[in-house]
Amino acid sequence: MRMTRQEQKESIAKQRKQQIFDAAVKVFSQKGFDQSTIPDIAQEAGVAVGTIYNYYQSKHDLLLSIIRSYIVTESFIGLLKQPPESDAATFLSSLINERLSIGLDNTDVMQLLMSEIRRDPELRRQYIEQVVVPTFKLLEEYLEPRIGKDTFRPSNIPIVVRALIGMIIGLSIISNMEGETGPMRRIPRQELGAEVTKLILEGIKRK
Amino acid sequence: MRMTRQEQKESIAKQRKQQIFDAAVKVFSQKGFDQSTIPDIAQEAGVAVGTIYNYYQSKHDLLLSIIRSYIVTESFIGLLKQPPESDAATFLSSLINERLSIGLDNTDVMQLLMSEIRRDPELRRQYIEQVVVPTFKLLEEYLEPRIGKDTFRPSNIPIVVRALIGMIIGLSIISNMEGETGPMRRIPRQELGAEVTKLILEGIKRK
Amino acid sequence: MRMTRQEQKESIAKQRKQQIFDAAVKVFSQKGFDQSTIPDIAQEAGVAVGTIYNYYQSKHDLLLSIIRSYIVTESFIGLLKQPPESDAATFLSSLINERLSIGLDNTDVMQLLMSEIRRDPELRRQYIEQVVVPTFKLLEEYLEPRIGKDTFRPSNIPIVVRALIGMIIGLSIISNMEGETGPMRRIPRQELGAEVTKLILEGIKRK
Amino acid sequence: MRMTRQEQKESIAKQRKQQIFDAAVKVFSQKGFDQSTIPDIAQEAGVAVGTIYNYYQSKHDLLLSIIRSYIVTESFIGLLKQPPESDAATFLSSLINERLSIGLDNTDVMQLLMSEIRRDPELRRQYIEQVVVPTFKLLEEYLEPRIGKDTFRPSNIPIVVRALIGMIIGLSIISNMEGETGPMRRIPRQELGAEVTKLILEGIKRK
DNA sequence: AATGAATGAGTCTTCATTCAT
DNA sequence: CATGAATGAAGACTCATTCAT
Repeated sequence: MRMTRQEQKESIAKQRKQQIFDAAVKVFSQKGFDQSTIPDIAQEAGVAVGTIYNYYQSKHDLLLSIIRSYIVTESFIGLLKQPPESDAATFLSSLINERLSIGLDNTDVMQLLMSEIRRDPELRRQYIEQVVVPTFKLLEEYLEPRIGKDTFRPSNIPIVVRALIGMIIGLSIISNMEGETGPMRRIPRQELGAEVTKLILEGIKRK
Repeated sequence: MRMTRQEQKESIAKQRKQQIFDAAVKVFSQKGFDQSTIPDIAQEAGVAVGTIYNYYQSKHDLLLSIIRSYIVTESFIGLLKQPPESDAATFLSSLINERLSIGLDNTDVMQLLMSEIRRDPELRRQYIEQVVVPTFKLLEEYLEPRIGKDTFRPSNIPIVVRALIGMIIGLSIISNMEGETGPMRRIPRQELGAEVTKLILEGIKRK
Repeated sequence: MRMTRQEQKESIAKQRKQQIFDAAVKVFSQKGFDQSTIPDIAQEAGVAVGTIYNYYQSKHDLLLSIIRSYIVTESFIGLLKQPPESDAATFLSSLINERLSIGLDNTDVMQLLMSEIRRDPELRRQYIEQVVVPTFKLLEEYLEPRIGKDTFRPSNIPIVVRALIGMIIGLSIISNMEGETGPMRRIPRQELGAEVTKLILEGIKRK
Repeated sequence: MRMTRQEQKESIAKQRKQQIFDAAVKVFSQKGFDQSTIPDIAQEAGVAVGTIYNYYQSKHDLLLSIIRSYIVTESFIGLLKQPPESDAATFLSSLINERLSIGLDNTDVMQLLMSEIRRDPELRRQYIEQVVVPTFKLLEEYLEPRIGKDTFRPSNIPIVVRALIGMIIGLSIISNMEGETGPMRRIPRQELGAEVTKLILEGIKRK
């Protein structure tokens, strides 16, 4: 099955754009946005400076593309999976595992995102609207009906939700800071998720 | 008791240096390091551009001063002076309250620090050596002997420690992101600390 | 009568070249040389960027082509073919009408030419040699023998000639500056020519 | 009489600004706006590139300053001298002499102005409003009451006015084009003015 | 001969740093 | 010591030109 000429071209263009995208992710993550130069990215991507501008309007546009793609990915993975009516432990466990995986596998981009979100109000608005609010809402709606019933003890839901998500964010930062040899990277991912889930569900106190 | 001429001079110099330091903290925190300019800082401090260079070698040196002072502050306050003989709930509660307060009151500087630490390996080494490792160590040493006894259930101590600290870091970030109107800022600090402590100690599951 | 294959090709090529030429005239006139880009011209001409370089060596070459063609056009039309035997009023009137028409219909190209001529000495030399000098000479030669006779009063011929041509140039510029709604465009062309001719011949003073 | 420290500084700053201004006039006039580079201007002014930006916001701002100053100058010289109730010949003569002087002494700036006005609509609006309209109005108001009386023969005033101003503009362009050796520069300014005035008043026809 | 993506030299502009006053 | 104008290196971005398809 052959591609038409047109399709070939588009395919190459897509590859090239991805190539630049990947290079930018790498460079931005390592040096931060401001410290990264377009020549840096061009070199990393193996293209000329001008070529980058054939695919992205500006350095800032390149940053936005990265962050947006990441936002979209996050939302998709996180939200399109509607909460199955599984039991509390399973649901929380899978949610924690999943978010933790995203966080740990993308520490660089995540921190890039956190940095840049701080100084671009529009980006922050978008991120909050598209990622933060839905995530919090999903969790709050899950916990709400189960509080006071058998499942969960009474608690301040918004705080608990933020503590849970915050823990995942913080773990990703610590993992990134400690690097390859830190304890977070040496533990099997599954075990890590289980431990964290257990902490959230049962706390550390002996019953 | 008068100051000698010499002492007066030094006192004024110290004030001036502090003045610039404070201005830099403010400006760096708001705009980030790269987006801040020396004229910005000079204006904020109410001095001339050239004056800054009488007290700091370079813009980067000014950043280092801030981060180092923050590192020193962090490593000496509260946590390390905590009498580890108090009972578990009290110890953890005060630790959480204190770190959370630091985090919430200094989100900007904290995030500045996180950003800059990422791209300066030497700074990262210092921070890890002087803040991260001692903090984790202290907590680990606190938990270790109490695990398996009455106080705490068996668990993976390094993970629990990182989850706890990570939670505090993450909560600061979320609080900063949601801004003045977010739930984190509307709850009394004390209540927030209590809720988080309870979460860590008992989890969310109904017993 | 058919064209040979060869002739067809050449005919197409000629068309293509003209197409690009026309587009360039339009774009250069509107935006000025420096502000015009090759992609602009390509789009206007409905061809690809690369195609332009099959017909013109460079952007500058394209500009030269336009200006040269304009110079050639100017030096061959009307004025130089005018039978200088007609009576003074007729001769001057037709000259003014014709030059004025050229000026008013091509203000953009004329001003493009004026701009570019200023910074390209070689071009200026050409223009002066091929257009300016012959025009002035023709007029001077026309006026010379009639001065002091019945037709014209004694006057400084070079100045008068330059004032006449200058007036036409200046009127074009003013017309262009005032735009569609200015007085110059609302008056019938013929009336305009008549008025100007009368001014030159008789001045504004009441006899 | 001494200057205060403050006054000295301001005086130096003014000089410096003028120095850059003059250099820009020279460079823009020679090469045109787009072909001139900031390093060109800096070199001509004998300052560093960055210094220019201490006095002007941008290259475009520098252009605007030049053009505006020229517009203001023109308006002042031309308009603040109210038309004295002198006789027609004297009035026209002085007006022509004056405008012609401005045109001939500033051919470079004038053509720069003409070029740039074409592509900056806002600038054009300003120029028309502040220079063109007042000038035309002044002349029209002068001619109006004298038409049909003894002084001037009936004519289309707007056209005559534009022809007169156009002639001056055109003469300045021709003078610039022909350069130092052209006839316009070799004739005493006074004689030139007289000849042009006579042409306007009496035309070239023998009575 | 037509195409248009790739190229990189050339510009404007910023801003950390210096230094004469 | 304080000042702030001058400096010029460095970086984002544009666009004429090339060349593989």
